[in-house]
Amino acid sequence: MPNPEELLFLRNQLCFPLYAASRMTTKIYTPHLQELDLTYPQYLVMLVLWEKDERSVNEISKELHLETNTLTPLLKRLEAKGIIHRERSQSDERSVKIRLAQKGKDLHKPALEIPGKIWSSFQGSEIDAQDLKDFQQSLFKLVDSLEGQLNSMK
Amino acid sequence: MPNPEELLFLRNQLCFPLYAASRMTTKIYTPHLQELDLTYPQYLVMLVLWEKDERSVNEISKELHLETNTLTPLLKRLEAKGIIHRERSQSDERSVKIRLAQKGKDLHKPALEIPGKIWSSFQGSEIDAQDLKDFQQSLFKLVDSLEGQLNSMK
DNA sequence: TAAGATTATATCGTGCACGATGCAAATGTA
DNA sequence: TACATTTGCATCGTGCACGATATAATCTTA
Repeated sequence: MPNPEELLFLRNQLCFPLYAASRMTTKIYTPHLQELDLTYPQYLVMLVLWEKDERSVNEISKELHLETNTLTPLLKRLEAKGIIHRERSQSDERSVKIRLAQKGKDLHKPALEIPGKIWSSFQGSEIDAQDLKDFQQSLFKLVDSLEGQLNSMK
Repeated sequence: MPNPEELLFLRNQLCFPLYAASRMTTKIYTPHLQELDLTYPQYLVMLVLWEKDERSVNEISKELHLETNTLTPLLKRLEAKGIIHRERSQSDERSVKIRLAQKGKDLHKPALEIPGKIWSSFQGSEIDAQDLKDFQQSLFKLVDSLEGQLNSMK
């Protein structure tokens, strides 16, 4: 534990490098995503749909931990680009089903190239494959823990 | 390495849990920061100023990896709340010096309580102190690596 | 089955975050 | 000293992200 007077120093925070790394990662993805005409959050939605098509807004919200008031306009922009379809469910009129349009399905193939491109940009840095794998495990554990904390807050 | 068809699955991404954890962490901080009338990015700026007062916009930008076009309106809001002062440097008229106002200095004491509050919310989760310490080290290493990649991009 | 609670989505307002651009002060160079 | 370049900050437009709130559909239950 740091000294009391160093408690609030930037280098002793966990939240700050998390925040910075997240923004910096988005920046690294951006040029690759621009070739697909996707923003980073839009890309995450596409990952969810490529994995399993035909989802409700609610399902996507739970999977990505994004509120529906964030997703609704984002999904409308994807619809405007002709990448997805949005239609009210017949069985439950409250629910809106999201479906990949052909253009959205076509984006899957070029998207498969992205992980490799990101990966290669780590070559030459001090971080190796095993580091990243362990780190990813820790991150998913952290997300689970944070989800528990957030659920117990409301 | 995952199968080619699983390459884009959410659980095989590094960027997604980073992104999710960052947003969730902000959410966990928010109620504590509301007591100080600060947003999360405003809190980061305050951390920087509490550590060392009297900084130019440029210095804060470098420290937090935030662009000046993000900081300028944020700093104006902090100024409007009477938490900081903004004034052009006499020696270099292009530079704007940021200085803590008394109200900003007064916020340091209650802010010292925040790390403990965040810490205690991790009690009961599967993550222990050493895990978090190691994880923090990895995060700072990642930030360094990402900074290198971003610098070599422009 | 009608009233009340819950659920799924949407709207609105605020605050980032960033690229593109502008501008004035400072610096470099012939 | 003239002039181009760089630097530090600011403005503008777009797209999240979220809390508060609204609305309509569905479910519960007296």
